[in-house]
Amino acid sequence: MPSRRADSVRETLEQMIVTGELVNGERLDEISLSEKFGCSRTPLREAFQSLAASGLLELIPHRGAFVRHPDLSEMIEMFEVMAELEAFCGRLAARRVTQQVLADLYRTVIACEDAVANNDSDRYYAENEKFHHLLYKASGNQFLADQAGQLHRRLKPFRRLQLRVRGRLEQSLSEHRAILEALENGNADEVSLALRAHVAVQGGKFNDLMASYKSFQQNQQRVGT
Amino acid sequence: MPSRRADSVRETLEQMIVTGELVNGERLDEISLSEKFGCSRTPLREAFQSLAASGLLELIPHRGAFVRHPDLSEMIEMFEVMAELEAFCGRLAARRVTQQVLADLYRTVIACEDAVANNDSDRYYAENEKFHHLLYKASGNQFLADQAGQLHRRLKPFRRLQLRVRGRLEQSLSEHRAILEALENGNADEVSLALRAHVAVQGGKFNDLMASYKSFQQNQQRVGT
DNA sequence: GTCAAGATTTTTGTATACAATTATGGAATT
DNA sequence: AATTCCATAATTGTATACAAAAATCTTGAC
Repeated sequence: MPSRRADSVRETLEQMIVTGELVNGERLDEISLSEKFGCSRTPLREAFQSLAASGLLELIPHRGAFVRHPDLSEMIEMFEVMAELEAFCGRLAARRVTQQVLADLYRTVIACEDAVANNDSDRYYAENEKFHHLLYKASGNQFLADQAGQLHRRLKPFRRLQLRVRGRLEQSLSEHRAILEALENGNADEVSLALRAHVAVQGGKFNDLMASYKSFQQNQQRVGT
Repeated sequence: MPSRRADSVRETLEQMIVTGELVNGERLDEISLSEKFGCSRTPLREAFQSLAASGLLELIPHRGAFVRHPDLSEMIEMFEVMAELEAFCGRLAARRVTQQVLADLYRTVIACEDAVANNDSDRYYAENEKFHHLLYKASGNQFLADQAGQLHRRLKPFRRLQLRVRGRLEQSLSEHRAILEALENGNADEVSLALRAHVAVQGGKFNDLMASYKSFQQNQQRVGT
């Protein structure tokens, strides 16, 4: 692995945790990791502090840094909060969104349609992400947008797996359309409800998510050992 | 200042930032701070990383660590999110709260009554904090409770100043009573609405909060220079 | 063979030394 | 006088050395 400077140590580690390359509960050895990164322990330990504050690591004094993945119930809790944050973003956006942003949102829906037509889940994923980030920002509350963005990033691996479920792309797309329409009509309640339903883990989606989660865990085992 | 170990360096710095002892925009000099704390730069810099991840510091490469206080509009944004998180906690708690926790909540209301009677705002503040943390936990969503707790802590200095406003203690107390009653009745909508109104910055509270904020800033000037 | 106590090794936590970068101040130029 | 450039100083970033704590291994008793 190439030599990296401090800022990217954090990013790289975060990536390794989030993708499951680093298994849950694994202790991060400072010496071997610093050799891998081609740096000393100092920048590594600083990255640990940052990641611990974000909840991705648990630091136990005199014991070390341990990878902390959400278990199934915690992941559901996180989706529960995500749904509420997005619903709130939507409620605010219904009042505050501009024509410009509505046009941007519309563009992502078009792009998503194209991605679905070509069964290109990677492209769909990218445009889906754009859609949601535009919405966060459209709330007009920067703090809320940041919080939503952070949680969104933490849920990334699970959401991505979920989109692989058959028919999910089409369903997601039609939900985006409904959300956008409600936004155009300025119907705050409808936007809020549609977004909560879009994000929330409920009904059949629960099983999909559980399957995604297990798949994620298996992937961990394969890569991590 | 006495010599401190790493964990408490973070806590002490957080306290110094949150109380306004460290002024907004102030650069934290690693050398003088390490002398003040009786430690080397290493544990200090690790604390910086942790605080930056929580949004209390901004780290600019090769420039230093700068204290980052919310400005008035950001603070209002934070209260807006806090209100929504608490409302959600309440909605969930209405379904999930136990008799045990209801009894604990009732105790804090009694204690708050006592504090109001004695005009003891410190005591009121402590019991108020208990009330809210019990509620977060009663949501049955640990992740949500943690998020709410974190934001609650960041808003601490502003909330505390607000309680000094005449009549605010009594008003807050009666709102607690209403929230508890709605919880006992299992009325999720009512709990949610009451909590959102309790926390939100709206109507006359906006002016109170703005006054609090200015008072906080003045306090900063006095201590910091 | 099992367990316990102590020595040894390993690992984390902290201090310091050095490197890289930025800020500062003064001289030279216009 | 203002400005630019360069030398110097100050500060951050990183590596390494040392201290403290925990984990491991060895040895001995039962």
